[in-house]
This record gives sequence, C-alpha cells and structure tokens, in this order.
Amino acid sequence: MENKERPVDFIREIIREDLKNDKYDGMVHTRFPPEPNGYLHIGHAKSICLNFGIAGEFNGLCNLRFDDTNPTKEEVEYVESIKRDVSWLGFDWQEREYYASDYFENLYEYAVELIKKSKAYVCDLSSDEIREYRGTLMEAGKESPYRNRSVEENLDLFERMRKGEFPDGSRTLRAKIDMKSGNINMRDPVMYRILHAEHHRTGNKWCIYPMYDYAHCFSDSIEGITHSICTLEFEDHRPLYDWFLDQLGVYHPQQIEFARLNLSHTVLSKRRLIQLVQEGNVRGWDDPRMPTLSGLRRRGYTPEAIRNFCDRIGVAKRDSTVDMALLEFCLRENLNKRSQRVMAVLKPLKLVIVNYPEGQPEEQPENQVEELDAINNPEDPSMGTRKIPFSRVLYIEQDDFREEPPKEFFRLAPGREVRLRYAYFIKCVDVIKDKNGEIIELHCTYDPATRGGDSPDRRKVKATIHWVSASHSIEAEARLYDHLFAVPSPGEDFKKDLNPKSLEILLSCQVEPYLAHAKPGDIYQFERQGYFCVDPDSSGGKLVFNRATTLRDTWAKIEKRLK
RNA sequence: UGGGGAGUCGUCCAGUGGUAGGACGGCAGACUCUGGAUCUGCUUACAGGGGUUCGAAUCCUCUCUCCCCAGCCA
Repeated sequence: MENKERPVDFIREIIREDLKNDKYDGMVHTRFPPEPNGYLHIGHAKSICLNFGIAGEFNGLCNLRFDDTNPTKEEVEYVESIKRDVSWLGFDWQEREYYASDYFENLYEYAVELIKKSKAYVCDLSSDEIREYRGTLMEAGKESPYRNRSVEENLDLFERMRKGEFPDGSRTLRAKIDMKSGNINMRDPVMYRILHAEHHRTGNKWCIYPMYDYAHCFSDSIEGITHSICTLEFEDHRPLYDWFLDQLGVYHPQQIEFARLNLSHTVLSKRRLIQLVQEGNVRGWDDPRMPTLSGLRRRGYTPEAIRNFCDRIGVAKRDSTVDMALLEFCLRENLNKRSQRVMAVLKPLKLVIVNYPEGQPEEQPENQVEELDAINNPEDPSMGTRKIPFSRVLYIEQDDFREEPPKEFFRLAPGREVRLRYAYFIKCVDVIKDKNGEIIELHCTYDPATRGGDSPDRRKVKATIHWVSASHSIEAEARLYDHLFAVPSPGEDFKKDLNPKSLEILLSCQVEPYLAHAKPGDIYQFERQGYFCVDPDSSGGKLVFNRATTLRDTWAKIEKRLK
C-alpha cells in the first residue's frame, strides 16, 4: 500500500493536530462499531478501511465492537458474517472483539448515577405520548408530567424496571435535558426501554436495553477510544454524545462525522438490501449482484481491489455518489496484474480446419492433436506458460464471426484471415447453415507456417481470436452480471428500477482443459472477455463461473455507436 | 417558519490569499499475438450577488440550492 504524497483527508488532519497538541497522550484508538443486524456492504468497507487504516497509519489500535443493544433485530449469524468479512478485507482486531452488551452492567450503574444527579428520570408516558410531548421540528416540546419525580422514586422505579416488574413499553428512563431545544435529540431522549426479549449474548439476563445514544458514547469512553468516527446523520447527535459524558465527567472521546458512501446503480441501505433478499429479487446476501462484501467476494472482487477503491474515493463531508465504474476499474487494475489467463468460449460456434491432417484413424479416432504454448500472464512472466491442445475441430466465439462485417469489424469473415491465439493464422473458406439459415459451422484453412501465431513473411492480420479444441474442451456454465439497477440512482420506489437483465446465464460454454481442477473462489481472466470467478455452485465436475467484470471493450463501444 | 451540515470538471477527491490539479469516465491517437494491458493528447468545474485586497475557490456579507433530524432503530 504505497502512500505517495496523497492529500490527507480532514479526519487525518484533525488527528495530526491532536497528536501535535498531545491531546490524548499521543494515542490514536478507533473502532468499527457495526450493529449485527445485517451483512456488511461496500459502504461499511469505507468505514472499516478508514478506522483500521487510521489506526495502522498512526501506530494506534482499532477495535471491532458490535453495537448490540437491540435484541429484537440482532443475530449471531450476522456477528459471524461481519467477522468473516472484516478479516477477509484484510484487517485484524486481534483480541479486541467487544460488544456493547458487555457493558450493560456498567451502563446500568452510569444510569443510576445520572438519576442521583437528577439528570435522568423514569417516565410513564406511552410511546405515542412521548411523541406528542416531543413537539415538532418547528414547535418546542413540553415537559413530561413525570419529569420531576424524586431521586428516590426514580431509583426505585428504575431498579424495578430492571427486575422485570413492568411490561414492555410501559416506562422508559429518560435524560433530563431540554424539551425546548431546537435539536430534537436533546428533548429528554430515551435512555432505556423495557424489552422482554432474548438477547443473542446476554440471553434473558436483561429486560431493559440502552438506546444507541446512551450506549455508544459510554462504550467509546470505556474502551478509551480517541476518535469516534461515524457518518453524517449522527452530526446532531454529537451534543448528546458530549452531554452524557460530561454529566459524569468520564473520559471523553471526540466524535467526528464523514459522508457515507453512495454507489451508482445499486442501493446501500440495510433496509433495502434486506428487502431484496427477503423478496427474492436476488438469491441471497451473497448474490454476486449484491454490493455486500459477501456478494462481491463471490462475484470475484478481491480485498485489494476494495481497499484500493476505498482509498481512491477519499473522505469528506459532502453527500456524493461514486460511479460504479471506479469500483470496476479498481478490480480490473488488480486482476490484470495477478490473474491467470485462459481461453474460454462463451457462445460456441463450431469451426473445422479443412486442410488440417486428420491423423491415423486406428490410433486417433478423432483428429491429429498438437500441443501449443500459451502464456499464463503477460503482466507477470514468473507465472510461466502452459500447453493447450489444438486439433481439427474447434469452437470459436459466435461474436467473432460476421458474415457481412461492418468496416470497423476486424474479426473473422468470409475470405478473411485472422489469428487463432497462440496457434495459427486461419482463413474462412465456407459458411455452413442449417435450413433456417442459421450459421452452424465455419470451414477454414490454416497456414502451417504460422504455427505459434507468428507469420514468417511478416504478414499481418487485424485480429486475434480465442478458441478451444472441441474434443478437449470442458463444458461450463457462465453467469454474466450487469448492474443490479438500470438507473444510476434508484428512486424512492427503488424496486421498479431493478435491471431486468442483471443476470444472463450461459449453460454451454466451452473452456480449455487447463480449468479442469479449478476451485471455487479461483479467479481467471477469460482472454478478451473478462474476469471470471469459480462459483461454489460448481460441483460434480460441472464448473460454474461468475463474471466479475468485463475487460474494457473497445469493440463493444463501436458496435453500440453503429446501432 | 426550528436545529445541524454541505455546495470545485459528467463523477469522486485536492487546492486553506498568488497561473484551479489528480483519479475515474468520455473522446482522439500510438503500440500490441487479448479491439486487453501500456503510453500520449484533448475535453469540461470554483452555486449566485455584493464587498475586503495589488490579487479571492480560499476572508466578510447577503441570497439560492441540496442533505439530515420529530424510533421506546442504529
């Protein structure tokens, strides 16, 4: 991870300043605080890279803390997936795996102290009444009739809340701040609610649970966090964050807010993602079309590509939507350097080399076969070469032949010569069609002098196309993905913006035999086409590939323009 | 009409009183056994009006636009 005098973002600037002023004894301690109520997505990756990245750069630490204060929404399945995703991304929280629920006892004691200081009270208003009393954005709220209970009564009531003497929703513990504040968060916010629900870690030990604003600041404080980095929508919670800490005079981290990531052609809100999963618009949280980390991983995205992306998008305070093209660029950039090249024909068209020797029928019932050398990765010679079988009957890509080619089309056409990658120059001499007029086979001649792909007479061809030997290739399935949404910014009614063509399945692709032992998760470049990742659905010798992304495709652009 | 934020190329990010720059995208070209990769060039931006100043994207001021907040969610 090179860090060439890249401009520093405003958060790192604040931290540098704090370090200079010795604000936290030279310490930098951040945290990534997900709520385990869903899977992590690329937006979380931005936050993970920020928090862990800063800790790494400033010789500090970053905790993984599960913000699990709402037992009705949280599950261990999510805890597990979050841990898997964070470490897959390449970050290590060491032994610092914390849970807000670990602090329930401390939090309770802090609440008792606030009651004793007359800074909190038990309120008997119903949730509807609380809303009424809260006022609106324009009008001040009014004080709860329970606001001035005695300390003793509050202490007694709060203890009985904990003991389970009251039903859900009957009472809350509220902070006593200011019902007339322009900041609605300061209008006596609820600190604790009664919830007789089983918590994924504390079981039935508690029936009162702290609210985010109350739990988060103290959790940060307990862990000795220096910089509590969160997203913009918490900006007007900061006065409350500060208020709680100040009332008790405990260690006080500083909250800093940045703009969350928005990505074009997708959605990044847990509510919407969970809806897509539950309503079957995708095949699950890890559907390769999903912007979740598990989806991106299955699709073929690498941690390096995602980290690089997070690095490039920067950190600022203005709302923005990053173009999906940048994410794709980061993937190509990474995969170009590291991926094994291979030839695979997605939409096969049979091609017979009519002047190629047929071999001895008794020993080789099919054709003569020869082995040709192919480079595994032109970007990395250390990856070596491999042998690929060549014979009389091949498959090429349907798109690589045009009976009536436009001027800009360089590939195979009647009478035209092209190169078969790493093999020979061939010339199309005949086009075979079925009774419907569909092209079913091409007859070509080859030039034996061009073996390996070079012509001794320096004659040029305008195109090189990929191919596989029909009798050696392996049948495979390919899943081609496009944007999940057809528009850059899905609207309020986002499901109507879903891209109906986000998935195209090709069942009879032919791939070179080198792929016989490919394993789920392996990523290859199918030459001239894109990067493909072996899907876990591959089984029983049947390979399934996910197209992570296409190669840049100049011809596709020209073709689009021609239409 | 309350409170909190934000406005710089199509997109994202820099620039913090001294010629507005980078990346992605787009366009054009070079090169090429991937129409890939690589390389080169081009394109386009300081929300608006007033001020301060020799000089303003940067400072002051007024206006406009956009985002967030009325969960016993986080």
